[in-house]
Amino acid sequence: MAEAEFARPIVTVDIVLLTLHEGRLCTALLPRSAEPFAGVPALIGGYLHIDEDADAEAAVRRILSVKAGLGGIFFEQLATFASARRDPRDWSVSIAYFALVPQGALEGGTSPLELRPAEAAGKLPFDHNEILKAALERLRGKGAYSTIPARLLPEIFTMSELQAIYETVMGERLDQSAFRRKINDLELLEVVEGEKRQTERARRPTTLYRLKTPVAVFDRRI
Amino acid sequence: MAEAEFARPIVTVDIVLLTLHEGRLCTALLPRSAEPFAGVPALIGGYLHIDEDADAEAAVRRILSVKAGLGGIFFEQLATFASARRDPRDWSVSIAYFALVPQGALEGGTSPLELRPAEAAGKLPFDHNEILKAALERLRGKGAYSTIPARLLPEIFTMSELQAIYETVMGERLDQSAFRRKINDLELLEVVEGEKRQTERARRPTTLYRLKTPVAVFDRRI
DNA sequence: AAAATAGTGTCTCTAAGACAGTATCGT
DNA sequence: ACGATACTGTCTTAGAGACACTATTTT
Repeated sequence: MAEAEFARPIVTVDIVLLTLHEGRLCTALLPRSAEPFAGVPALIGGYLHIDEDADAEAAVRRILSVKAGLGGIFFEQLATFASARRDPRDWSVSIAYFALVPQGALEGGTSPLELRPAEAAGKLPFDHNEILKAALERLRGKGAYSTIPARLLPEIFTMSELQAIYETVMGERLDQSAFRRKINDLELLEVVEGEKRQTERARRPTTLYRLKTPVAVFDRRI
Repeated sequence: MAEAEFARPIVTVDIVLLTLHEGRLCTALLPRSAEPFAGVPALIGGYLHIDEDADAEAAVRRILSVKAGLGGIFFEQLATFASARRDPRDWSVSIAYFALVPQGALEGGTSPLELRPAEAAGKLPFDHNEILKAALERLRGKGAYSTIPARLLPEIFTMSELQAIYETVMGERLDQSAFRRKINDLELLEVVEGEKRQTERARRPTTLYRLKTPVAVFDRRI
């Protein structure tokens, strides 16, 4: 071929794992197992294994499974960060993903994951602060036009819980009446038989819902 | 380090260059200079040069300049296509970009670029059809909420030209009155002194406009 | 005056926001 | 009955679509 083979950069996959913890949107970080920045909490990531991973999504699944013990999680490609400066080892490409796990799914067990408020995650190694920022922007931006935020809830949820999730993600209060109207108009949910009673205080039982499709994107703004 | 060095994949950059030609949205293709698929028209792309490119955007600028003779063009990262199967040579990562060039900017000269209707570009090598499809979806999706389609026009344009561009991009007719109202409400444009007279037939002269900012994203739908 | 495109006014309808009101439970 | 949350109804307003109308030029 006319064009010779060129030196290849490092290629990794990094995952911004977001969840809800104590009512706040949080990122899961993992202490790095190797240099550089060994021991420092960072985004969940790892090398692409070209002999093992069929594609980048397979690498994401492998890394989530091996490093965080997680499976069956919603994730989506975010963007790719590629430059000579982002990694002290070499020219480096990070294919970044963002993933959402239901509230409480990370609690219990002896997971090495550390949860930090997404807005105040502190200084992270590499360009991970920038990647985190991009993930939050994506969630905010796409959140208003899709059911992606619902992926932060368990499969079955109440309308109030759904509203609370959107409020947390968007960072603004929403009117209850308008919210329900929109959700109903868009026909995103189906009713689950059975009722939920809040445990905390006495009150009226609530209808339970489930998403009709894993993720729906629409034209109207929530 | 605990994690050994891993074999690295090929990393390339591919650019979906879109422009308007004879009233249709077209992609610019370039015959491949090397195997595989030597001579076959494909997306404009090339290896990342880690000794030369500071980051992926620098690679895009270099490739657009060297292979297509273009500079100062609008482009934006699209997505990354990474798998073991997409390139017969090896496990391969393509960081894909989409770029818009003003109508007519490619005409004249002896450019090796071939323009094909974006909707009917024919069979392309690798997964380039899939990349092209993603670029069109992005342009359609983001187009309705941003001034990105205006990047298919020269710097100075008329309201009618702008409307025609949005109509072509979105693939639907827009009401003239509503269009002007929205564009004015959003305060995206500034008036350029001087008038344009259509050359073709006698008619009223037109106000000329220019974008206030290179790209504006808004909340309303055009 | 006619042709042609530029640009405006207005009516209707849908959806959003605000907010008050009603419903159904436990205690 | 009261507290608490679930859920509904209605008023007002902003923006979208449809469409008719006016404006300014060359021929």
